[in-house]
Amino acid sequence: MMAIPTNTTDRDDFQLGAFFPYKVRVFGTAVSAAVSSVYRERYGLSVSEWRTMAILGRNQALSASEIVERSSMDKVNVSRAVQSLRKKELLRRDIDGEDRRKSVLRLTAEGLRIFYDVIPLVRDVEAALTANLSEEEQTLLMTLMEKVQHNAEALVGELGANTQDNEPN
Amino acid sequence: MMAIPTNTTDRDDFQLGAFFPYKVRVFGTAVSAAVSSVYRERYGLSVSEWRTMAILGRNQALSASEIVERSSMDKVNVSRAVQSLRKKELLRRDIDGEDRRKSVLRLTAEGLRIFYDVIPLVRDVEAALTANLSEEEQTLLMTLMEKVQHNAEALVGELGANTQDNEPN
DNA sequence: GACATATAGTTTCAAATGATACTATTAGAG
DNA sequence: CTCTAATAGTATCATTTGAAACTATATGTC
Repeated sequence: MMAIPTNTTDRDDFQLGAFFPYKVRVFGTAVSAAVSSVYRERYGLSVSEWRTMAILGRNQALSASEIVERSSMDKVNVSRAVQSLRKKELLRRDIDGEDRRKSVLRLTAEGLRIFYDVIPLVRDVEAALTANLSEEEQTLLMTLMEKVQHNAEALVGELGANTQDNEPN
Repeated sequence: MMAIPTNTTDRDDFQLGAFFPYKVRVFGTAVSAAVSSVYRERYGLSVSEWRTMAILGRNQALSASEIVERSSMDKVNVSRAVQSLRKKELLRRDIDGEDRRKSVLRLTAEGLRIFYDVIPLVRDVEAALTANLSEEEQTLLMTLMEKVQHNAEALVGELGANTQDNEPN
């Protein structure tokens, strides 16, 4: 099945198409495009907006930094998503009485309605993406992705001691 | 291991952290960051530039559209990468004698040197990413990603009959 | 209570990406 | 040959993303 293992450090052997990170990116882009088209085309939502809504949909009221913790977005992205969702009146922001730096974010009735509209649509896409995988394969894929993700995060942590606050995305 | 299967269409059950496309994106972002930091921080190369170099490194001379075919980038991205690589004098562009619309692109000696420098670095990252996976797990992961990717491309093809030229990325 | 530091969130600037429209050249139909 | 359509690549504009600096509030130390 595998070719005869030539010296893997041979520089002339480098094939982009067989390069693992490249394949990951192409895979991720394809999946991304499939899902985001649903909420983007029909509701004009960006990924950050969708994520923010998804988190607020379950947890009625959260501060921006609590969304950061739950969304693997950085605070700048969350701030921007909150702004645009407010503009669309899908989200309401109040100020925390205890700590006036903190915001108290909630979906509006309209925001919640749209969120509930979107859920079955993205669930359908999710199901279609993994339709030809068995249950075992699905969980295995998740597990393997998580393992590699942890490796990647550890690597970035080692090399980039220049980051400051959140995960790199 | 799995929780009792409640009704999966229950709208209040939606958890972003368990949503497959979300996990894919977080995974992809982490992998991306790990690899691209290598060629970005040390050589100031963007993803498009790196891909372009990787393809030209193997195939001495290609036109821009041949790079498009091999890189899953669209022609706009390739055009931009070519421009910036030319500016850095890592790539040389001639015009095809047969068909004067076509370019003939090659890495310069300096471009090739950098490419050869980068290869072992990205190979190290690649190895580190999958260090704790067995051979079987690695090939399985690849296979599963490919399957899902095909599903995703089919989905986008169905919905988006508005695309025109290349793959969505 | 004044001062240094940390935290919450926003603004700003630069780089990257996507979609569309455009120019130049070639190929094909008549 | 001439006109139309296709192809190769570029330019333009809007959106997205990331890094870093900035503002406002709160916390801890003395």
